Amino acid sequence: MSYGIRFDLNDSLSLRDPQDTELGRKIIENAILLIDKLGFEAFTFKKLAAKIESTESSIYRYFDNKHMLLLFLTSWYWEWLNYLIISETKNISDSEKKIKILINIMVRAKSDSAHTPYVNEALLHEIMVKEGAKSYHTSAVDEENRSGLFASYKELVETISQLLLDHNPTFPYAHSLASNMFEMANNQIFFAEHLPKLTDVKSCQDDFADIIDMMEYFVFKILS
Amino acid sequence: MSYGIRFDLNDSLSLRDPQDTELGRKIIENAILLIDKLGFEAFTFKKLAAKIESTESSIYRYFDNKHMLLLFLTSWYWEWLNYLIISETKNISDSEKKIKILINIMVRAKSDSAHTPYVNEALLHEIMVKEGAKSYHTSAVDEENRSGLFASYKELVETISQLLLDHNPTFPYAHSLASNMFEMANNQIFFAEHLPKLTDVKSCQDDFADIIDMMEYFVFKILS
DNA sequence: TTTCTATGATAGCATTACTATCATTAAACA
DNA sequence: TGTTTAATGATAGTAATGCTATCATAGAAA
Repeated sequence: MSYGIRFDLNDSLSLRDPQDTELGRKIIENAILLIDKLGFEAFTFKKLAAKIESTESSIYRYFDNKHMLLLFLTSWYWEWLNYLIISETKNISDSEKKIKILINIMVRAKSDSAHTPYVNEALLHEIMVKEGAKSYHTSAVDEENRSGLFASYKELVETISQLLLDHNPTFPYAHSLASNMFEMANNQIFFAEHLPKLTDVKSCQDDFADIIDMMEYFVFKILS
Repeated sequence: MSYGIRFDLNDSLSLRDPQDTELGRKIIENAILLIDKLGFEAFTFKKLAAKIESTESSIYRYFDNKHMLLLFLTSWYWEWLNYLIISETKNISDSEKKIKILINIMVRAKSDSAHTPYVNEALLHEIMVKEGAKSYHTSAVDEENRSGLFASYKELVETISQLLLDHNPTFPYAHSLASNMFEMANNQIFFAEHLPKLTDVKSCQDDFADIIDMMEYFVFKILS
C-alpha cells in the first residue's frame, strides 16, 4: 500500500518518523485539521490525542513538543514546494515561464498530480500562511539551525535562487529575493484575508489571481 | 516631569494606559528587557512581576494577557516608526531622498532626537525582528482588527505608501510594497543573524549597511 | 475627614506541558 | 512454536502557566 510522497526530513524533527506508521500518519493528518481549527496557540497534544482516540504519551513518542510538530509540518511543506517547483519546471526552457510557474506554486501551493492521503495540502497551506513564521521565530533558532532543522527551507530557497539566476545571472540578491518571495506570498495572502488595508490585492478573487499578478510584477521588475 | 514621547494607542490594547503611571512604565520597561532575554514564549507575567518586585495581579490590571502586552509594544513601535518617518522627511523635497530616509528608519529603527526613558528602542527593535509578526498571527486577528487594534500598523503603511506614491504616482501596489518593505526589513535582519543561507546580506556589517543597500536596490527597481 | 483608587498580598483553580511506570498486543525472530 | 522486542495504551503524577477572586493598605482626591 502506498501513502503518497514521503519526504526524508531531518531525523531530529521527530523522535520516530510519523510517515512510517499508521499512528504517525494519523497524528499528522489530525494535527493539520486541529491546528487549522484552533490556531497553534490553543492546539495541544491532549486535544489531538482525544481527536485520534490515542493518548498524550503516544504522541510524545513521535514529537518532543508541539513546536517540533509544527516544524515537522513546515519542513514537509518546504519539501513539498521544492518538489513541485523542480518537477513542474523541469521540462520548461523559457526562464520567464519557469518563474511564473514558481510564483504560481508559491501562492497557490497546490498540485494536480502529487497527493499524500494523510496530508490535506490546502489546509496545510492555510496553516503555513498563519503560523509558518512561528517555526523559526523561536529562541532556540540557532541551536535548531545547527542541528539542521531548517535544511528544507534552505534547499527551497536555493532552488528558487537558481531559477532567478537563470533569468538574470548577474542579479546580486538571489537568496534574499527568494526568501522574500516566499514570505511575501504568505504575508500578502494573510493581509488580504485579515488586514486588507495593508495590501492592494483582494483574496476574494479566484484562486489568488490578484496576488499572482502582483508577485510577477514585483519579481520581473526587480530582476530586470 | 517628562517621560518622553507618549503615543495615543488604541484604548483596548490595555486596561489602563501604562504610559500614565510609574508602575505602568516599569512594566513596559522591564517587559522589553525580559522578552528580549527569554523570548516571548518563555516570558510570563509571574517572571515580570518578580523582576519589578510587584505582583501578577498588578500586571493583570494593565494587560489582559501577555499577547496584549506584546501588541501594545508592537503598536508603540509602529507609532514610533511612523513618527520618525514623518518628522525626518518633513523638510525634504526630493522624493528619492525621502525614501532613502524611510528605509534607513525601517532598518535601523533609531533616532538621535526622540527618546522615551522607559523604552529601550534598540531592544524593542530586536524584539520586533524576532517576535513582531506574532502580534497579528493569532486566531483572534479578525476580532482584534474590528476593535481597531491594528490601527497603528495601518497608519504606518499609509504613511509609507504616500512616500512611495510621491516618487511614482502611478505605482499600483503602494500598500503591498509598504507592508512588504517593513516585513522584509525585519525578516532579512533575522535571516542575516540566524539563517544566513536565506540571504545575501551580512548582519555583521556596520549598522546594517548591507541590508539598507539591498532594500534601496529593491525598492527603486520596483518603483521605476 | 471621608472616599476613592492603585497597588500589594495571598489563595485558589483549571489547564498545559510534560515524565514515568506498567500492561497489552502484534510483529519479528529463533 | 515459543520468545523476545517494539509500539501503543492506560494511568498517575508534577511543576508551571494563565488566569480569577478577595481582602488589606496606603496615598491622593474630594
